[in-house]
Amino acid sequence: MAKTSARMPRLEDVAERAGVSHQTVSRVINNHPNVSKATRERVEAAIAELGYRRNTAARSLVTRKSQTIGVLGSELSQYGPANTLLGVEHAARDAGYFVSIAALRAVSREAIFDAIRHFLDQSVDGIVVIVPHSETLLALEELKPGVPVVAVGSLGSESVSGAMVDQKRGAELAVGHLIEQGHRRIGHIAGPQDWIDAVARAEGWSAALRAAGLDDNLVVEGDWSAGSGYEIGRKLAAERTATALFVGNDQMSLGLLRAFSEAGVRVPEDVSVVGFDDQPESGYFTPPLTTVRQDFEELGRRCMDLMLSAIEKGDTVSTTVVEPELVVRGSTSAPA
Amino acid sequence: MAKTSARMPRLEDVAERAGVSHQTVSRVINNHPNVSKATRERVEAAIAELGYRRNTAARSLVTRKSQTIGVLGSELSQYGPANTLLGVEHAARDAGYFVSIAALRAVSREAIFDAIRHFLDQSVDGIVVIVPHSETLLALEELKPGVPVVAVGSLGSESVSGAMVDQKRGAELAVGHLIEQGHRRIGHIAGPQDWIDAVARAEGWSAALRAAGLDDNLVVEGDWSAGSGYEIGRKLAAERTATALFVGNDQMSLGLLRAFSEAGVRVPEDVSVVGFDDQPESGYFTPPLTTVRQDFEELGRRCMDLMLSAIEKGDTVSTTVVEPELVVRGSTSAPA
DNA sequence: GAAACTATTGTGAGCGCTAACAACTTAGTC
DNA sequence: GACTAAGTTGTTAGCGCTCACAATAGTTTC
Repeated sequence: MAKTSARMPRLEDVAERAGVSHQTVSRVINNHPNVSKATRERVEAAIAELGYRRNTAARSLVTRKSQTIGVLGSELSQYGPANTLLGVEHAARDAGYFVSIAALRAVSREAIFDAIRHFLDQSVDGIVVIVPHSETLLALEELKPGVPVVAVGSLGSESVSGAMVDQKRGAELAVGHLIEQGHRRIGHIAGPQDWIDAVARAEGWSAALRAAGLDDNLVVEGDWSAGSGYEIGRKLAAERTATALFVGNDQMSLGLLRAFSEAGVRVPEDVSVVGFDDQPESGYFTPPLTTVRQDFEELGRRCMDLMLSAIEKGDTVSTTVVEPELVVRGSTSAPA
Repeated sequence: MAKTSARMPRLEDVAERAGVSHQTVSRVINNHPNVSKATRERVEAAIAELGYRRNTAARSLVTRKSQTIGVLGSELSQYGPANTLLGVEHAARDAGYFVSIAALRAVSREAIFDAIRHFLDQSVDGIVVIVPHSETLLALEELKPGVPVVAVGSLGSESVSGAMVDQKRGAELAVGHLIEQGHRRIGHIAGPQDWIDAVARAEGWSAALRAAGLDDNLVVEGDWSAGSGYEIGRKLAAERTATALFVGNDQMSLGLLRAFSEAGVRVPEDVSVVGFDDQPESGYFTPPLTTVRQDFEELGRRCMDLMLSAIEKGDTVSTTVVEPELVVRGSTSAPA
């Protein structure tokens, strides 16, 4: 594949072949308007014949742009973040951008600063942040990298654009469904409260209950993992305070289901369970999980829309919200 | 964060401040041996004072290296590939490399070529490929990008290095465990046979059975998804030909478990089940899944080791193999 | 038909860095 | 003490591209 013996052709070589100046070739490449049709065609032919490809380093050196988007993420192997990343990557590559990633091992101010510096060294044109901790937003606010920043999973801030799935709405859908089924004591297994999404879901749960005149005092906090769902499930199986549970994500739901199964608590006959995310496996839990679907790919795409209009049109900070969707399966029914 | 009003400092600025030539500063940055200790310290002080950072584009323009590793992947949101990616990213960043990604929407020669071109445009120093289809290796073999290539999940080929978890060995561990428990009719639910791993696992299964003098005629092919595991499970529940099943991955196992549960087939009492991967959730299936653990992070790290020695020491094509590990949980027992 | 535009093309400089070489210092050798 | 070797520093020339500007050709206007 090219790059073999002979030097890669450069602008000058194309120019010579087409009988024009290097600057004219540059104009053709960059779609400048003032190039005659005949010349453009001649240049394009020369480009094709020589297999010319623009040298990004040289371009980057002079323009101080790199056609690269940096994606900063943590928990990148989890279903949600991984799919958001994919959405961003696809949208970015379609728009002709490279995608550089930095995965945070631990979320700390220092680690975030490091990663941002890493990106700035690379002269990225923009940074997408998939770090769902509230702390992150503060760090970004303080840092002001000098390039557009889009935070996925938050509404952003004064200096940072945001793209998010409406978590609160999702929680309301879930709780609304349980209320409709006739449940009155609806508990919540929350995610870690330093996660923006976890807080929003808890708020949505609470808001929906209060709007219906119900109590919102049954909350336990997990850590997103199936293991924590299992531990909590064992306790709840013993107590039996609620007839329905809204769980912060599908993985905790899995652990919960397992604990209930061990303890002889039947789902949905004894307790209804609703999850959040709709991972591909959730339809095959025992029983299949009623849950709230988030379209992460769409989220990633929206995120790049924001980014591109910030980079290319110089748009300022803005926000986009993706609607979640309730998926009803076998883990919910009317209370006994 | 820097990059504000005033121009970023460059080599020349540091040189002036330290009272040396720009070339001496360059030597300090690149750790050339022949710089006196006093000068080096003076230069380092100047670098710190000015907050100097090397311009990668300029460096890249002259060296034709970019300190960037391209990672080409498909199915990047799946547990295995996602974690391999993380392993590669960590190892790469630790070694001072940037990581650029390209996610394939569909695996085709043309898409692979496109992605490789995309990376070459960026002058990547090496390409890591996480595309577990046999076809991919052929495309790479044909392409010869001109930079080192490491294929994850294969033994590589003449021109491509390989880093893999020993799939065949993993299958043998799984099947060995079932045989030890006393099973004699052990079926296999294979992954799609255009995946290298799927083939290797099937071979391991087959080899272990034949070594024990048992039949290897009970195979069905799924597509890795929980859905396909479910469909297959429904059929197998009706037929009841095997007393134990070695399933190609954990997701299909989940679907299988679900189908068995619906059909009243008890696991492990009626049928034992072993999965592959050991995803974080697998210990919370009903019942908890016996499975084969793959250390994807380690795999990613090994992969970067190969890459770095190819780039820096000019090592030729080689191979590394990571050992899998059997994790015994509740889904296996002696046959009735 | 000269002035005043507009569309098209070319020229020169320089982005910030490294590689190759030149030059100077200091020490080591006989 | 002249001659070499080794260590240290400086000088020059690009890498391939875009930007600002200059130059030319073609078109309109009164």
